[in-house]
Amino acid sequence: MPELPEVEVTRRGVENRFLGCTLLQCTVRQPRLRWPVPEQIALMSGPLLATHRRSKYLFLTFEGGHVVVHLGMSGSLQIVANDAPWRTHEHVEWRFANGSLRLYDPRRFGSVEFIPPDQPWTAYARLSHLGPEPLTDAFDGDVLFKATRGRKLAIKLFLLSGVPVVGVGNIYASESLFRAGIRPGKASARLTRKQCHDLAASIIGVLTESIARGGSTLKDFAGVDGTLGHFQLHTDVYDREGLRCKRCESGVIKRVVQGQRSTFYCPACQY
DNA sequence: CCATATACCTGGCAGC
DNA sequence: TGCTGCCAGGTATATG
Repeated sequence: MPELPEVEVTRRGVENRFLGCTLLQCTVRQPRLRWPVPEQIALMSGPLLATHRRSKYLFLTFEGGHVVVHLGMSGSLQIVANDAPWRTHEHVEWRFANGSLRLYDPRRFGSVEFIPPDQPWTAYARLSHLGPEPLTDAFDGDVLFKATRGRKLAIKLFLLSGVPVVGVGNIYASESLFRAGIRPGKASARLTRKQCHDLAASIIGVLTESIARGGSTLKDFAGVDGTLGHFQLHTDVYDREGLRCKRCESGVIKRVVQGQRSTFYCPACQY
């Protein structure tokens, strides 16, 4: 479920609850995730010193090193009472005095990896070829315009590649292109400078609003069952095949397949 | 280098 | 009810 907003909301939830708290024990129940969970993960202890996010990767820093969590397609981090019974698909637990954080991931496309304490979290190898963060100065319409020059790949697929910008997954790619009025199948290099500015603004807007909604949702949820990263998904175009376009009200939303994945758009108001 | 296909894994759902 | 096939919010890797 996780695109950038879900991961960011999860990070904030973890930080609010556990920053500065002492990790009492880490239990790895199922080490076979996307990659094998390294032995060092279970040896971690001491206070949670910091949390970070880059793209869809979440970093938890302890004295003994950094824990890198990726939620894959179906992962989430949830806060449960200490000694709560294990549910199926709960693979890793970090136990603190004030509650336990658990990685729940039915499909096991998620991962938990380790970075030694003498390295900065930014040295994580999987970050090396990623594009700019969308919610920083490193990304804007000019950056997107330059990145798209010479690229024949459909803009929707290019966004998903993580090259022009990171954190835009399958849902928000459709949502951003809808908001910017751009066809998902359009060759990247054929976007005008203005379209790149519109698209960059749309990406930033869509992600920012989703974080805000998730943050408010999180507040409600956290008091009830402690669940992190739950969203009431709100979309203008994603998963609305056959429904009337919310913007032009004349088009009917189409679903097409690009790169073996679903894309949604309005044929009447996206060009 | 670029573009495309495939693999990993489990569960929910529509249709028969 | 139970089966089958399709779909699911990610990304590393292999192949043209």
